[in-house]
Amino acid sequence: MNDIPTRYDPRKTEDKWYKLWEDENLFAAKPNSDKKPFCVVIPPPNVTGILHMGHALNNTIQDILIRYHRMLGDESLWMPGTDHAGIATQNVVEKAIAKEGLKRQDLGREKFIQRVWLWREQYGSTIIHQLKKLGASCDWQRLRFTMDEEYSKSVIDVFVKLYEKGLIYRGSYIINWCPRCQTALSDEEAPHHELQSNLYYLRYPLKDNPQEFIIVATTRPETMLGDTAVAVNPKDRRYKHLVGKILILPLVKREIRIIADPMVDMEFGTGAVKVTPAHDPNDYALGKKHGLEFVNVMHPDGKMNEFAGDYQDMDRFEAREVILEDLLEQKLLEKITPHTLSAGHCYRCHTIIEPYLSKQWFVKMKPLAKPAIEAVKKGKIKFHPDRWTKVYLNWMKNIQDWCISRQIWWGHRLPVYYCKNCQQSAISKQQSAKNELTAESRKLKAEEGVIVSKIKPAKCPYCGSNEIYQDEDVLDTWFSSWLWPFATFYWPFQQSAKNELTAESNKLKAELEYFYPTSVLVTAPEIIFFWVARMIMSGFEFMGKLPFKDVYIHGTVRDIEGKKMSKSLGNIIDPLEIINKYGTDALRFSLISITAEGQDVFLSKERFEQGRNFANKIWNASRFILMNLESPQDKADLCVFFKKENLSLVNRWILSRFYSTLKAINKDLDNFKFNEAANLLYGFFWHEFCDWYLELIKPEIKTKQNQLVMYKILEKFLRVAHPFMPFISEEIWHLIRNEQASSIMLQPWPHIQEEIIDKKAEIETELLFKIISEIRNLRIAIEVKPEQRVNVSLYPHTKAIASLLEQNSALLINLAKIEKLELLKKNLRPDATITSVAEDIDIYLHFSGLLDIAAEQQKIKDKISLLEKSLNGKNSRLSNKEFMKNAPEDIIVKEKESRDKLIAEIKRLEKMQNELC
RNA sequence: GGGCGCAUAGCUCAGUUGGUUAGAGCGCUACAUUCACAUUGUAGAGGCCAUGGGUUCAAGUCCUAUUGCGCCCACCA
Repeated sequence: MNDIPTRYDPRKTEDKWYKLWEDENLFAAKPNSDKKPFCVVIPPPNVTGILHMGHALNNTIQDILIRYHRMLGDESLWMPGTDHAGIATQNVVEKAIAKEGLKRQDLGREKFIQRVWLWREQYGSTIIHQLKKLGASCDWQRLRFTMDEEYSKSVIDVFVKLYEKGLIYRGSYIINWCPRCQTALSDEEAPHHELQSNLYYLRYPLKDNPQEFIIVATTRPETMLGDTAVAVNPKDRRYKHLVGKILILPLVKREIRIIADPMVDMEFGTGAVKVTPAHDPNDYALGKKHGLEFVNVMHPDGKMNEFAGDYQDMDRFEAREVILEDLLEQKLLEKITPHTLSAGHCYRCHTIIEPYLSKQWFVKMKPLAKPAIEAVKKGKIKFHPDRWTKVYLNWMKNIQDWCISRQIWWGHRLPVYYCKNCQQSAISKQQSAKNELTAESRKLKAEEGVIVSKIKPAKCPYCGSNEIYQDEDVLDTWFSSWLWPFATFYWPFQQSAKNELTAESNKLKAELEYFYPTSVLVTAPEIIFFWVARMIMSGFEFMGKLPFKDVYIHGTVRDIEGKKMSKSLGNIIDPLEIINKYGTDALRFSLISITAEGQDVFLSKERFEQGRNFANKIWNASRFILMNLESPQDKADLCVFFKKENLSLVNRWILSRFYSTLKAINKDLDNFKFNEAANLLYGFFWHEFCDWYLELIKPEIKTKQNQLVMYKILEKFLRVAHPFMPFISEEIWHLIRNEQASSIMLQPWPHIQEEIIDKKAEIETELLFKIISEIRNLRIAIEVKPEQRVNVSLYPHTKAIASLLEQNSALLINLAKIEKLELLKKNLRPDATITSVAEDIDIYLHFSGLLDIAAEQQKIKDKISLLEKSLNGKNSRLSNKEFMKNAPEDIIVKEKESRDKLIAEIKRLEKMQNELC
């Protein structure tokens, strides 16, 4: 045993065991008719990702669930993978080639994409290795990537299906445009943040009378170059006489009209609003309604374009400054007032979004949302904690169409083709229709030679031309992620020419049918709209079924000041650094033990010491047991060797405590209360098993019974600890098994042995603990040295307790360091003793020398007054007629019992006090 | 503008359907190092459960208002 060091070193165990698990393929799952499936849906991390604490928390929770269910005997599948993360990955690779002085345009689309794949080959598995470091027991042979050939087929198939169903359309709308990434973004990808800005009041002169102005307020003066009207509320008396008049737009000198629309808020600004239909969603609506001109004054990169006149090629914010200066010079700037506004920001690069008029592809969401709302309303899908249900439903009810086209290169290219010939004839027909939308031109406009097809068609189906080219855009990354629960099973399956599934496809389909719907999705709140809601919608649309039954939303990992961890703030705690310093088990345990359901997690590096210390405690307790273990005990069965009634009190106690704890842990794990389960495990092992049990049995550790029980508890504890701390549990598991044992992860989860739960033994043992603690207190009071033994007399007030003490005197002698223990037959205080009380037992500690009587009396007095306070409460309750009438019977009984106990204890203390005099 | 969360020990937080004297970890104090473990043990100090009002026999827990902090959503020029 000397070869086991006193310090647990995770570095010597963790990689070793992970490799073994992987080599032996222990994480694999396949359909098994004897078992019930359990499947978690992992949020596939970005291929550009590096492990942060959010991942660590998220994946630890999932791994606990998976390992727990695997041990419960469920066929447990964790399908791992990565997400191609269109914009993020493209940005990373663009940065990389920028170091070579290259832009993606220099390389061209094909070569650039080759570079991305190359990059992915080199760096894309970083996050996978890191997940392995974390102990994630994913079925790695199933590793998927959203750009895999098979997966891409699903994505394209879905696009075509939705288009054919009329749920995908193309149109010109104001969308969120990131001038830096130069692509459209969905609403979810453009979160709003508050900005300290100004409200600028501009004077627009009337054409008829240039001395007269209408004053408009705007936060974005640079867009005035694209103004095509000024709007006022029709009820606004201030402006009634001006409606219909012509204004001269300053700087550009364009003639624009004053229009009236109820949308205008009379209270805001001056009550007159400049209308820029091509640069603002509200103005766009006004423009449509009033048939205004749409003047786009910006290039896609945020610089002003040819319609901006003198300001062409200036950046939008630079143009703002210059325009303001020019207006000021022309005395057309009335005033500037401070104003907070909230503006959309690109979720990838944080650039301020430009509302931009452009032609994009959209998914109609309302029809998709319907079943997804129903399922959650009916409780078929449950959110944990429940409050997210409301957030989800609220968003779903107000869902907007989803802009899915992105003007980047890395991603699934739209399965959309255009026929040049048809497009041209559409244009000419439109022109001939002179902007009047006839029925025919409207139809042509819809078609415009658009062909949506899984593969590139050889000829145009409308006109037979072969001049066909593919849309340049790619799909939103989330348009592939939302298919994850079933696209990872290679849905839709390959069919033969006769529309029959091939043998291979049948096998795959059987897998999907076995594992789908999956069990749990574990994710962070910010992903609800991006991914969770959309997966629910796609599940119903394409599988006809919900994708998962439970959604567990964990909190956000923050630093100790409550700030989100981010690179820019420099407050990141790197999980890998923690793993190197303290070990994976320590990281996992610490994280879990502070993650209350759905609450944010506040972290500091020191938190991980708790996990490390716990691992070390487990290590040393196991060492101790191994040192004292006579022979392997694993074959022995408790029930065969000992009947319950033949077990000693402490053994009955610890077994009972183990199963009581296990019962609570099971309940917590089933209810997503991981922190409570972890803390129960911690408290049981450290304080009950180590602090009390092992100390209690030390003197008689070699008895057959003690050998067996301590072994059994350790062995079962390790199994329960395994989902939380997979590595150390595996390591010790192999140390305590002499044979070539199989992995602990394949062991069954201990089942509750109800008959072993023994509340009476728990109460009795805890009474003994109380006596020991009281004696220890007395020893400290008279400053007895720790190693010195003392004489103690006990007076039990009942026969039952007398026999309990008699039978367990050895324990008291041992842990309270007693020389001579005497059980008094009479209720008389022996001479030269100080006293204490533990429920029905009077405790006397003999001493030689002088006693500080005053101090003793004070101590007793304090105790009495504490007890009296609580007694008063009880008396007033019990004398309250309303309480007696309304409180349930068991509460009243309990109250009475504890009142009687208090009275007895106080009496005894008072007697002692008198005897002291 | 709408919605959500949080406020309990010096710090970070637990606290199930209301029911004995409100818990843990860290930190702090005292003592202990031939002892499986000082990454330890024993003992201890430390709480008007944010504030006001209400419901109830009984409130940290339920309702309501207020204050402070944090977050989410929204077409507030």
